[in-house]
Amino acid sequence: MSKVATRFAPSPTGPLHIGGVRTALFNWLYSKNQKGTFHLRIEDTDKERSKNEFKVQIIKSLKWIGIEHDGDEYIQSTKINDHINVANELLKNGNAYKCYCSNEEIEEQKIRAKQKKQPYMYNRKCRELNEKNVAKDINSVVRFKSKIEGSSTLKDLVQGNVEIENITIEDFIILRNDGTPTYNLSASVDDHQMNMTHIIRGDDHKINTFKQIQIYLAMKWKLPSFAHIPLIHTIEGKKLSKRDNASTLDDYSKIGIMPDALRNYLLRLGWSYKDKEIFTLEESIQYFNLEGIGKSPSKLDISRILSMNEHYIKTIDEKELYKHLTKYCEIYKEKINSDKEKKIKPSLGFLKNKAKTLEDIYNNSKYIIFDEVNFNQEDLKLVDDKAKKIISNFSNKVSKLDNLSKKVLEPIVNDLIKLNETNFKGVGQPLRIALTGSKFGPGVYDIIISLGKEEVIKRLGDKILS
RNA sequence: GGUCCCAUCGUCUAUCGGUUAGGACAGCUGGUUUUCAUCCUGCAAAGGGGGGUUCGAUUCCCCCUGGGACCGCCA
Repeated sequence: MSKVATRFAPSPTGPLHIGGVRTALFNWLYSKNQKGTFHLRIEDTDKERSKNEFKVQIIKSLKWIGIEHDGDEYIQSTKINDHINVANELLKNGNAYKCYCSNEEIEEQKIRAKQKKQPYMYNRKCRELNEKNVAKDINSVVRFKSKIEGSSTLKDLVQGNVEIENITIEDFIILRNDGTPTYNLSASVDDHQMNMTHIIRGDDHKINTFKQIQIYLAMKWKLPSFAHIPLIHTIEGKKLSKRDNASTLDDYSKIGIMPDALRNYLLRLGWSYKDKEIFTLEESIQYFNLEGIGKSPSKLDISRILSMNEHYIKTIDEKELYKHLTKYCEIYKEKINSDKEKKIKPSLGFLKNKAKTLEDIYNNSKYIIFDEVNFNQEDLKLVDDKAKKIISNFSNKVSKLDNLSKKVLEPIVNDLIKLNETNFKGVGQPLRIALTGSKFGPGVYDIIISLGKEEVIKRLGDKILS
């Protein structure tokens, strides 16, 4: 048995979307589980739409989520001559033929088929054409001589045996009239040359697989195994496309989803291992298999992504979390000054409590990050004269303290509660508003300690009291 | 329209002929809590319909229904 080799073959015509990421993930996971290799092939033969920036973006996205390919990326456009050679060979051994039907002719047939509500399929007119009767100056395309009789069975590793009548597959074009190869030719030649053992791709490629298998067979190449995974649907139940919002990786990273969380979510979308929900990277490699892939399409559910992210925020090492946070803020918000690091880092323990995303942590830390308190005007109205008195009183007492801790702060607060004949809220709320600008937020003791004495006194000073 | 695929709580799924159909997310209760949360209790929630096969079907087979994918000189 040869060593397992898989590939992910995106075309760089747009940003990588989440369905593609999952396909890449499954390929990568399977190869790593089998101690094989995973390759990246850039299918950039559509010169009009392929952009280098998308190629860069795709590689970056994969890396972000933890997928790295073995070896150099395989650039399809550099292999076009190989594809053309195979087409010529196919022509020579009678498995392909030149088709001289004009574009207009084909278009007309398509329209007629539509009118009759019949499926269009090329009528194989040129299949048995005598070359000598054709004028030399007419452009031709090359079509593959697809099987007409019998049926073919695809032994799909996910879907089981899929059988179709050969007649339903048309004589597809392998070389355009400008001499360039089309997808099905290029893909099969490349997969063969790259020695791929397992082709794992979306369900939408199933018909292509039947075509590509015929090319393999005609060239007497060793057939790889195929696995077609169900597509990811939108919440409306339609195929996910690049046009859907929240479909690219960037859409998730910009709201503060961490790569491990998304990886874990994607892994469990359409795949399962018993009742296990949380998989470390190592575990996902260890447990991944093709048998665990479900047969039905699954819908993307943002609340699960969020809760998975929340789980990772709560469980990963705080140093790691801080790294993620600073990187996130640097890219999507503003850079956190290093002097703020001293205050945020030790506060992560309570900041992360109320966060589902890195963005939430950022928002929760705003009172530390910004020197100016941004007051919520509604909340500010809650600070009445009595509250101001409490604030100033509290400030005085804090100024006499050497160090801040819950132990020393608690008696002060309790005294104020008694003195003003109020409850904890009566003291805690004005303080929180004065310090953070909002009545919502972390516990007052946490806020006070995280800010430090100097900053607390500054914020409880004239500005709030006037 | 043709070809193919799919079908368990709202969502992701477990079950590989015998279960009170399990878990997770979301939802809703209650408790802890100075707010918002966290955390902990609990509740509700499912095998599309009809035929078979079988002592027994969510599970196997057929039909219907519903959903989806593909049908480019794009990849």
